[in-house]
Amino acid sequence: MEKKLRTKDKIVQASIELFNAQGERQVTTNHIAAHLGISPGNLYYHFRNKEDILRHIFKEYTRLLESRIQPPGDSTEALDALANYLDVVFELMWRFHFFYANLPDILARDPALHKEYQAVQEQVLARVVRVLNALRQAGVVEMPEQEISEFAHTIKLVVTFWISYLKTQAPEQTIDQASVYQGVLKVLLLFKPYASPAAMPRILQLQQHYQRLAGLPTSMSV
Amino acid sequence: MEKKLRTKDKIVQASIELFNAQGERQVTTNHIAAHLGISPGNLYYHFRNKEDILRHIFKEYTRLLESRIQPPGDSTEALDALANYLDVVFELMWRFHFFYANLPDILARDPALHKEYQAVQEQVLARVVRVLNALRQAGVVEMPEQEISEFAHTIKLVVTFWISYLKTQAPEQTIDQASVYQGVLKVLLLFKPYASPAAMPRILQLQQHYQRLAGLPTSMSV
DNA sequence: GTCTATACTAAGATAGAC
DNA sequence: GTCTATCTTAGTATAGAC
Repeated sequence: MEKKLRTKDKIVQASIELFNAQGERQVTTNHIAAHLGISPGNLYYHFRNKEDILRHIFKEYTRLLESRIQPPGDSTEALDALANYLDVVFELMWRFHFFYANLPDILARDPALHKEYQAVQEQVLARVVRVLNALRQAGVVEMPEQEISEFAHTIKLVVTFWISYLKTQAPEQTIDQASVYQGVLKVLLLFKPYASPAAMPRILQLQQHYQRLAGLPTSMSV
Repeated sequence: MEKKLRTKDKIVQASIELFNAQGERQVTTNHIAAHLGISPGNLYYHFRNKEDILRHIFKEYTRLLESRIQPPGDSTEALDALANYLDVVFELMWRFHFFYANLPDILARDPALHKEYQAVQEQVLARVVRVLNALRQAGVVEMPEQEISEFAHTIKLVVTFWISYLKTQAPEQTIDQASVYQGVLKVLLLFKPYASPAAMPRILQLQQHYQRLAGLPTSMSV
């Protein structure tokens, strides 16, 4: 579909790759240019500075997020909406894990990006609240209505900082796709005490699905 | 008791102050020296580099943590042990909040510090597991035994990244003591679905206690 | 122990030729 | 659009006098 990327796009793609592999902080504009075999001057022709590149990457991330998430409020079943949310969020989290590995640092350096991030997060929070309300109305979870908003924040916190947590725990910063998907299991664990008996089988089924993605034996209890 | 601090100690104290106020990343060794009215050369006489200062600060943090936490396994009531844990952890989190505001970044820069951090965290995890087991045996929470370890990790994640979460959500990085204590309420929320009916009154009492510290109206539901 | 002065380095960024 | 060459800056760190 798009065989020859323009230099500008190549810079964005190479940056994502290098940031994920080595950490955003360790990768300089010179490294990116060298990796592509272009000059630093050329890179600065296409982007004003490193923050500019990061803003473009975030835009790409947002675009993917919005295109992948199911339109809200349609006829899909409540638990499927949850699974869709988890699938999309954790897949993108893996593809852009450098961003989550140092989120406060990256946002602190660029107020403009921070604002964009917050705008997106408001949408995400609203989405999570909608999914939770649907689960509640479908009788999948039993939870006081006033707690939903707070619970949504807790979920968002666990999701957002799962990768950071991994990095603080791991001896080396070896983040792989399987370890990222272990975060989904942590989120499901938050749901478990609220699950209605009738919904338990389906929740256990979801759990096994993600245990496979996380490279864990499915017999393992969570 | 210790009226005249040696220059070395003054550097540590000033660093904590400045790091908390402006963020660790923004404060340079020159800033620290200027703040104290000493020369950069003098600072480097006392510390090999900035990481060296951070390691001393972490040692101080560890010292306080260990001195404040109640000895495990004594006759104290299970919920009191939980309250003690929360009090100590969140008070120190406030006094050293710069550390939690950029944890993955700080640890990534200094493998030696990372190792020390991990050693301390193992102790903390063991402590949390012990508290949870006590709560379970006292009938305060009802939770399958195999879930305790995973639940302990979730608690640690929420605690550790509460400040980071605040910083990503807040328009500006205005972290105050009250907002830090709102993290305790998030942790209590994790407990609530597991609480036995008999223990609910005491948990609600704890909740009100921390709502006061968090500067929230105690009538508010959480 | 403390200062002044200075060197080093790495990263970010630009000018001007092609 | 791309290159080469170069500049700036800021942060880290050291040497040597006092």
